Amino acid sequence: MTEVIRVAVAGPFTDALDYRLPVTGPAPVIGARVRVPLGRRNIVGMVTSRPEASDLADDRLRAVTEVLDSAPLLDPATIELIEWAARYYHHPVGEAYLTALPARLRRGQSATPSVETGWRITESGEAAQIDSRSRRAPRQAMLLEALQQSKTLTAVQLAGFSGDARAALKRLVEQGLAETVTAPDYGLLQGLSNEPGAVLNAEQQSSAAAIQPGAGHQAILVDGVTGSGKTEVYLDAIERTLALGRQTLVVVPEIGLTPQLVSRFQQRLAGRIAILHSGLADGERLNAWLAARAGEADVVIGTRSAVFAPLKHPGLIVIDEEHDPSLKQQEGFRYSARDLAVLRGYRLDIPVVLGSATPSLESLANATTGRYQCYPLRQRAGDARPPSLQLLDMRGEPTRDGLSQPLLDRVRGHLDAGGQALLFLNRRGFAPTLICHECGWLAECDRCDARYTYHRGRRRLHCHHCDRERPIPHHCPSCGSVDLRALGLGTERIEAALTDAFPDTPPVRIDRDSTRRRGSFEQAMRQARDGETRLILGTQMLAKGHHLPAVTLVAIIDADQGLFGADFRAPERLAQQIVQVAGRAGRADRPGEVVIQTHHPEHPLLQQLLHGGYSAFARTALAEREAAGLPPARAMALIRAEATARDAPNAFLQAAMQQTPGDAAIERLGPYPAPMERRAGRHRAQLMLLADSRNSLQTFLSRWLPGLSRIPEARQVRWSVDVDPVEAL
DNA sequence: AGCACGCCGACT
DNA sequence: GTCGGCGTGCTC
Repeated sequence: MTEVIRVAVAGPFTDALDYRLPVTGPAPVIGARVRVPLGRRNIVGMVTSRPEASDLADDRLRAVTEVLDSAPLLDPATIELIEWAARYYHHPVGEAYLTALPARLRRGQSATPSVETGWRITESGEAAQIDSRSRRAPRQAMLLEALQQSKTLTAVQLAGFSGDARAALKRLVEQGLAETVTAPDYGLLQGLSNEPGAVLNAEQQSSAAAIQPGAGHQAILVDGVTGSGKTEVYLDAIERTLALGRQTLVVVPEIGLTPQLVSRFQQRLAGRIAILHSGLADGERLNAWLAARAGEADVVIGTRSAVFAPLKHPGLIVIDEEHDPSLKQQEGFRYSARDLAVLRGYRLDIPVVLGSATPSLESLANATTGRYQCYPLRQRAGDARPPSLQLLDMRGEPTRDGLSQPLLDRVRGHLDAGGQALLFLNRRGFAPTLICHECGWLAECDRCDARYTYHRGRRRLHCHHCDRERPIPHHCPSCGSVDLRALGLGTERIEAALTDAFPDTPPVRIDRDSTRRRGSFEQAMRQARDGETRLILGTQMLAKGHHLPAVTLVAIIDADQGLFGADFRAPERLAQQIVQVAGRAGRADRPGEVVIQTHHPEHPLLQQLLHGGYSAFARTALAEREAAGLPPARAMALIRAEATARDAPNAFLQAAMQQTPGDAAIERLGPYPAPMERRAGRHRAQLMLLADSRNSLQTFLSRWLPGLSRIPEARQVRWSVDVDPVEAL
């Protein structure tokens, strides 16, 4: 009987592949990486199990060529999480493992952290006389003295000495007075703990007290309005977790992981902090990951994929801004870091804290059923009053570049009163459309069912869906007229209009275009925070997390685009955006004012928000989802298909629909064209599945999906599954 | 996903 | 006569 190991490798394999043990040397352990032959390649894989036997005939098994790790890289709990995620999201298991590993480990590089060289004094160094060498070798004398005092020197300390200290130390080492020592350097931030925790108010206290590190699993939703001090509650719980000698994993949206957040954690906590995000160099990322795994990091702050980071002593998981769509991966392995974090906390029997000022309807539903404990934080720090919301009825109102006179008057008023105004428009560029005034021709992308956005600064037309760019035509290609006009609003246009209207108060624009340069986002936010700029304008980049205490007026320039979105989540997104942006105002002693320009002031969503705030909106929205049989009331999955050939996606999905198991409890919709039917030259269609429970949906998918790749039409399309989609588009 | 094989068009 | 286009199929 051949001894078999199962190895997860990258590729379209639902399950891991079977291999024989390496010809020589010890057998690899579960959780270790190996190099295995696949076709004519030799690739890195992860040992996932040690089955009794293989389903495959002996002569089809190939042998592991190299064992890359002598000890497991991943512990059993992390392996189980990855395996569970691959099954739940119906994604090839090898890719799930790859997602969990830093790039260097994916490539088979060694799982060792950077090393720092230091120097230590020897016994003879202790005894050596300093005076005797101070004339001939003053630098050596100086270093010897330093070593006699502090016993060790690090490379960082060495940089503080003048001249070639390294060469002098080398001489000391040669004389046997010092020796080099190496230590792993995980690149961690040392918590300074030089800021006492803020005194918690009653609400914060009760939510913090509910979090009980060390007392088993619990899921706690901290539903805290902006400025209510959610972070203080996290920090309090993290401190107590630290005191138990356990680690905390903090998962944040990509944009939420800012230097300010990190520095706040560092100032406040005593432990060592590892940062895990996509902007890190491969080496830094590996170091941070290894530090989490080794238990060297007490707190691990990371974006989505950090949910898979192995932890030696897990004690607490925090998910900040749990409503944020970026916590769900939008391509390939479409996992939800939030949902996996909750599962992970359950499996590890540790608390999970979810925080948001605008909780997802999913989490609110879980709070209603009692799966999550819910702690509202309604009180704002320093007794700042909540901002007052007002609608500006735009019907019949003359506008100049989208800004109504009442809005301009408000802005003027706040500026005159020494306040700051923040204007929000979730559309970058100058205008979303370029139109010929003579014949009505529209500048349309030839690869997408979309119009080009006119970017005046870059002097280009840019398709935001496929990234295609082209120069601005001088005349209409249809009728030859030179009267081409920008139609609609973008941030660039608002910027120009503001510059005109308030020539003494130049605005700062914050969107993806204006912050392309590294550090420019931070710089713009700093300018805004310091009051250097008093007119701030931008897209949803503004809505995320940054404190702008001097802002007294927030204006939503166009609420209408979100009111009638195709996606059933569009209202939820709009409400979250409005509330998040509104949260920037009225944080200090001055009460904030929020105005929303709309042509639909009677719209129930806006009325709900106005009179009952986000929680009233959410209650209504939840009831509507319930009535419509949509998530979170029911479980959803999408099958997407795309191809360059117009009819291929539909043909495939049609065939897939035919093969659907006869389960009456599963509602099947489609195939129907995706809302933007053609994108980047590909035609897109989809199927929607709805079930009363995640379980029955899973059973259905598990029976159905494996057969789909055998459908002949499948070869003409790229298709994928999205379980719990956040964009049902 | 990668990497073969395989069967048809424009080149030394 | 070959070089190479991308359709088709397989990898434990």
